[in-house]
Amino acid sequence: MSTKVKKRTLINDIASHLEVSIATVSLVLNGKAKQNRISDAVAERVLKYVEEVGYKPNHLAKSLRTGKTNIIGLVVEDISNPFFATVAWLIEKQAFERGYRIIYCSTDNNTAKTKELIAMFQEQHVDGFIIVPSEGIEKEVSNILREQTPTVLFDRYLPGLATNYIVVDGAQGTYEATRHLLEQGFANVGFVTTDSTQTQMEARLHGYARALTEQNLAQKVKRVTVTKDTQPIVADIHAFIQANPELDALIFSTNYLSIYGLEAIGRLGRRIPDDLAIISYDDHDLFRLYTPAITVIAQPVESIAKNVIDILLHELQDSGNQSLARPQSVVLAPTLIIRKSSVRLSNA
Amino acid sequence: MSTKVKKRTLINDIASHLEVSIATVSLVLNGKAKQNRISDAVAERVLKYVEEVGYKPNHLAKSLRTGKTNIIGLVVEDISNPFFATVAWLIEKQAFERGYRIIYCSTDNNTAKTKELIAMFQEQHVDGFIIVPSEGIEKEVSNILREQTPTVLFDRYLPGLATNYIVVDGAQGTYEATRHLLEQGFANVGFVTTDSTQTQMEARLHGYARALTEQNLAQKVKRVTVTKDTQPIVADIHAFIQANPELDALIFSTNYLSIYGLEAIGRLGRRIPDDLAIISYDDHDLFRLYTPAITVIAQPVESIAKNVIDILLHELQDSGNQSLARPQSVVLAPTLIIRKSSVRLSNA
DNA sequence: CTGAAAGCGCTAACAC
DNA sequence: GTGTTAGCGCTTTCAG
Repeated sequence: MSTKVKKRTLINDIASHLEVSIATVSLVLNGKAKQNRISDAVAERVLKYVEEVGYKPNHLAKSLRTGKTNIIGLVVEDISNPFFATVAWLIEKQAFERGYRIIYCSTDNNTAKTKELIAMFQEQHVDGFIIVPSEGIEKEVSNILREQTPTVLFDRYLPGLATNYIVVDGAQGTYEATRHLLEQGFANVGFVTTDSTQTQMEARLHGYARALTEQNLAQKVKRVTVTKDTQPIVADIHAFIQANPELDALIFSTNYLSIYGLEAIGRLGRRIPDDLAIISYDDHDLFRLYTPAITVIAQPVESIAKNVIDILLHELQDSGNQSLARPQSVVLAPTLIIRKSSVRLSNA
Repeated sequence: MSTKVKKRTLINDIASHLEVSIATVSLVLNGKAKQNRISDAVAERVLKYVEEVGYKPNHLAKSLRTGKTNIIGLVVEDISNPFFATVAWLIEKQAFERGYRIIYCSTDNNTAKTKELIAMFQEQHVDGFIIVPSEGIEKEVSNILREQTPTVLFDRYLPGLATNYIVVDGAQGTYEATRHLLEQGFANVGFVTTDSTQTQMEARLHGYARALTEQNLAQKVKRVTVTKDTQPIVADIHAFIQANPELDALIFSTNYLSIYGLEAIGRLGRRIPDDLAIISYDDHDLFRLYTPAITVIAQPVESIAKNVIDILLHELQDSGNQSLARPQSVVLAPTLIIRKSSVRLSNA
């Protein structure tokens, strides 16, 4: 009848069973046996018994005591976007190996939600932050910084703020992409981007603009308003293409815009690349698999993840030193992966 | 010079500033002012000051004391899959409104990883679990149950285990889909699924099989091995279609298989639905947007999320009651959304 | 109506 | 080498 609730083993139980003090157990468990001159014999006994009963220290108590949670808060734009999903996954893996856990959330690029998430993570006492900043969160981020919580931004940065950040040189990517299209003989290259003024989007636009300006060519830029509902986006791109029949190539500034773009192009019955060449910023399974395969400006996801976690863990390890050092910023190069969608058939 | 670290406000600071005891503050903050006959005047003063200085109780200390973290662990197969992403998002939203936070992780349908994640969540002392179980984790789940942690499974269940679960009647979905294809005059309907023996996959296969058996028609089933690398999957489906030229319709048991399938079909130059009709289990942006739009068996994501969170929160509220009650199981109906990909042109 | 005080489980001085 | 003990910040009983 008695619904016996299996009680967790406590450090106390270990100590009394082994007839040592709880301090001994704690010290052994935290690898401080040596420096406290605890006999190897005792240390071993402790470890063995702990293993045997599967004792796990209570994280909450430990964190309350030490002030460290070993948890990192990861705030991305949209975890279901393959780019962020991949980076998050890589970060998680590396952090895990070094004893940190990641908890993540999507902001949907919504300022209010981002603020909420940051507040929530602060309440959870995360040791550090990795943030893909949405617009207007300068204040929150500088608050975090003021409280000395190690933080790294990626994908874009906040211009007014001295923070660590890892970004990709989007301007270089779109510049190369545009040049590639021109070299292939496409003369009217358009650019489809979002209405965001975030650094990464602006950079991508600038690369395109520079390549055209260099050749004294006119720009054709479409800024799409991104909404939860996808139909208007497709319609918008559809209208843009229809209104500019002279366009023979199009660069999309982000993977989801390309997907909507492909749909719009399909509806218009334009053939890729014969009627319209296509390049997307960001790689995606679909772009590899599509017929024709889509040329992309690929971001170095492994490198982004590695840099992010390295800088963050470095600060985490240091904390205490007045190593407020100087914030680090890393700019990585993207890679143009040329596939069928941007190559003149006559050249193929 | 002195790098002043902004110290968090503590309940102590509040109490001493207001010249009341910390108990009073705590009681007011936890809405227990009334039942402890604290004067409205005092309660108001406390609330006002708390608001003013932006005091947030330390979660860790609170949890350590109360034994509740107000955190729910959500373990899904792949958070970047739109189906899970949507359900997770809906669950998160509802949980948030009721004072619970969600932390989530992807298992990639990998048993070892699932076990690790469950262990990690247990260490974090989550109050409850929502799990999309991968194969072979019966033991871990029954451990959770034994420790009386409220748990709800969804998408599939573990046959041997008496747990709460929410699933969709996949058999009904594929049965209806198959019938629809037959009614449209497609006579050779194939089925592409994974090599998984999980309940949801088996059910989907059975619905298809039943519809064909009823008509004395032969089944053509392809079981694809799902790997991280997507190319072999596409090749596999490609080979299947090529090896069975008589097929005039295909049902895919899950959204990503359909995507690979579309690619394979594209490579083969088959036209949809003229040469081959298509129905996918699971809806997806892409299926709505594709040309032709893809007929799908859509799962009621809102309803799944609502049921999951309702059952879980109910148990969470109750905990203490010997309301081990009887585990609840809910089976929801999917909806066949007919689009162009499964409709005979002559009928259109 | 309010305050004192006993812990939640763990860590890490510090004393022996 | 090992044990004692003072908290980390909060909740909640119980005495006033």
